Amino acid sequence: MGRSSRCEKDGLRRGSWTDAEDQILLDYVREHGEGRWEKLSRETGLKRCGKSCRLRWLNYLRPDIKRGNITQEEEELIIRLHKLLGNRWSLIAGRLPGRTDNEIKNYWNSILRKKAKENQSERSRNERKTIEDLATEAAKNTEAEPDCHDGFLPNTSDSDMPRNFITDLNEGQLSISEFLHTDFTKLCELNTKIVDCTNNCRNGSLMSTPTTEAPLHLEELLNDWEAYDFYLP
DNA sequence: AATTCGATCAACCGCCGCCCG
DNA sequence: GCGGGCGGCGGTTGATCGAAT
Repeated sequence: MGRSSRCEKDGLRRGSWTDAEDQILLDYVREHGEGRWEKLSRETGLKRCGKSCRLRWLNYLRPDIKRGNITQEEEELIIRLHKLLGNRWSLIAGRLPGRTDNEIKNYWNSILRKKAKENQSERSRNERKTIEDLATEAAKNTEAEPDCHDGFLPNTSDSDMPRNFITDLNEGQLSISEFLHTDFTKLCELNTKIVDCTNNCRNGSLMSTPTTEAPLHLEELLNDWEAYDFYLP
């Protein structure tokens, strides 16, 4: 790694951690707890910058950490959460006990991104086929008017393809920040109101006047993720 | 057996926000 | 209100390892 850094300038070590360094870090955290990484670095004599200590602890030494063997269930959850949250790895990791943001980020970049791409092209093929089928159908039925309110997309019915998103603009609904901090492992305990803003949120902006409101079970939501499009600011 | 190549993952970087003096 | 220090985050790099040639 050819880049120079503040740590390097201060004469601190970089690169792989040794067993002895790990032990020093472990001992200190056991005694003093997590946090205050710069102080840890100074007091233990570890020639590592605070950030490096924090990273080593969080991604490797933490006792509750799971390493490797990401299960099918975890993988599906990562995909769904990524669809909702984007590259907010720490939030995604927060939903997967024992997994770190770094591990999930690496897993996504090396494995899931490819899968997602493949799925995307598969979906594109299917969508293209559907459009062609619809066009053929429309050509057959010259009486039928195309149902395009704004000339942008066909207006599908709510039951066919609800376009929902979560808003915190209305009292009593789950806020985005609350939702992001929800414990997804306990979904069955939660109910929230999903605001249906059919056809009004294509540009990704929040709506203050939802067209309808319907309580929706979060578990149902995540299990049937493909049915929903979420737009977050 | 030697070399190349791609996948994986630990570690680093810069940026940003928060806190405190 | 301001500035510095610190911690957290996402993006990126580079070492390593195994499979393919």
